[in-house]
Amino acid sequence: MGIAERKLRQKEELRIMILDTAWQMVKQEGWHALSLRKISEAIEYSVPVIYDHFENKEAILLEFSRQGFALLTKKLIHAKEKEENPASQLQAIADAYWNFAFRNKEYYQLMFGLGMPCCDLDKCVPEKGAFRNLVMEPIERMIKANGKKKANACLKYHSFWSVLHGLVSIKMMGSAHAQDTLNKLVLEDAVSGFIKNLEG
Amino acid sequence: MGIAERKLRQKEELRIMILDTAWQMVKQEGWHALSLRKISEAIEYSVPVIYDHFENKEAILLEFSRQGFALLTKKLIHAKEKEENPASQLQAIADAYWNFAFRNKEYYQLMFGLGMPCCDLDKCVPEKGAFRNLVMEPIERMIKANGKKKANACLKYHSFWSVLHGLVSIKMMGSAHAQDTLNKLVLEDAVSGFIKNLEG
DNA sequence: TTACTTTTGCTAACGGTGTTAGGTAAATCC
DNA sequence: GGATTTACCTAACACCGTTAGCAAAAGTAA
Repeated sequence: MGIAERKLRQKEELRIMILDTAWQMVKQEGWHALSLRKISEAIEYSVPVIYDHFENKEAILLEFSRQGFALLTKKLIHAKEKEENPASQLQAIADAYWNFAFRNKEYYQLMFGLGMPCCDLDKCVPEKGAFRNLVMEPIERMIKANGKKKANACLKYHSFWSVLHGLVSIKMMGSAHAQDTLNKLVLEDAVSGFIKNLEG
Repeated sequence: MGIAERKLRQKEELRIMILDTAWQMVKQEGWHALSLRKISEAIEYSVPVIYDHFENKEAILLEFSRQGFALLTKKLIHAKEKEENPASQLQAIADAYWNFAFRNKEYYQLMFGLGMPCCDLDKCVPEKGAFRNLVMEPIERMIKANGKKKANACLKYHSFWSVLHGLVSIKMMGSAHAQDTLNKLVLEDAVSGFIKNLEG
């Protein structure tokens, strides 16, 4: 009885069709523009059939998030394998991570819940400048005091902020169960590392 | 002729009423739950009056984003002023930044476009584990090789990932005009700093 | 006070969204 | 061939942001 199998195959095909269509939309117009009605039109089925394949809209986005993590992992493994000693491996992983993010912006945004009503931060929120000055001033003082001519304050400012924002936003996503004590330690460790690097 | 002034005052009052109501909603149910219709009901005015005070819904969120930056800046200035030498200042700023973020989650999410359809990353996406193992392995090797007993691999993993994510997401928000060359440099600088810190 | 003008705020609609209930017609099974 | 399951659709519900157009109130000037 190949009927059941054929049906399963057809169902799987439709599922893939939904995902392909949805992915095209996300790539072209961003994830907020994704709509079940537009998908249903593109696949030439009515809206409720989508619910036979995905519990809801979020489940479709989640599927992409999963795909994104799978792809990222693949890339990182590949990058790591090319190197032998751990320091180079970390460097390679970092590089691959960066490349993945900007070659697959849609994935990355989906994976980490980026992208919002707020447009460019720079243009809309002048207060950002005050923050920048605030952080840059002590950095510049340290650079001067330690006579590190080649150290770029602007660069260090970005680095400093990134560490902070990265820590915060990763903890915020991970939400509840992440141990509080650990996270404060991570902050201290990262910041003291940054400072040491700026001094020595 | 105090009439014009009274009207201005009343208009300002209504504006504040809108913001207060909206903020309450954001705090209670998150920024996605904010709706003009619910605001209008709460302030006991019809929906279109909101448009006399804000260009659209986004403008309301943007206002909060601005408030958030103002508050953050205030906190950081305060933290910085308490310290004298620049290293301590940076430490204090980092600490205040962290505290601000978690004492004002709603602000922070609004300011940096966090929060999305995706629920907990941990539960939904098992691929995260693979990533973790991947990064942690070379870190552990380095810790062993350098005989740094007190270095915590788990902690360092968090730190490493945070640096990466922070750099990426800040660059992604700032979008277009950020110089590419600078950003790659920031990555290199931050990662090499991390590695140096792990070695020495 | 009356007549005119501006402001204010409303109703109602437009075009969207995700989600679900309920029915019909086709496909499958006995 | 008749019964039953499955596939699929229509239509609705309950929302959403946004805008046009109108009525009533408030202010202005004679």
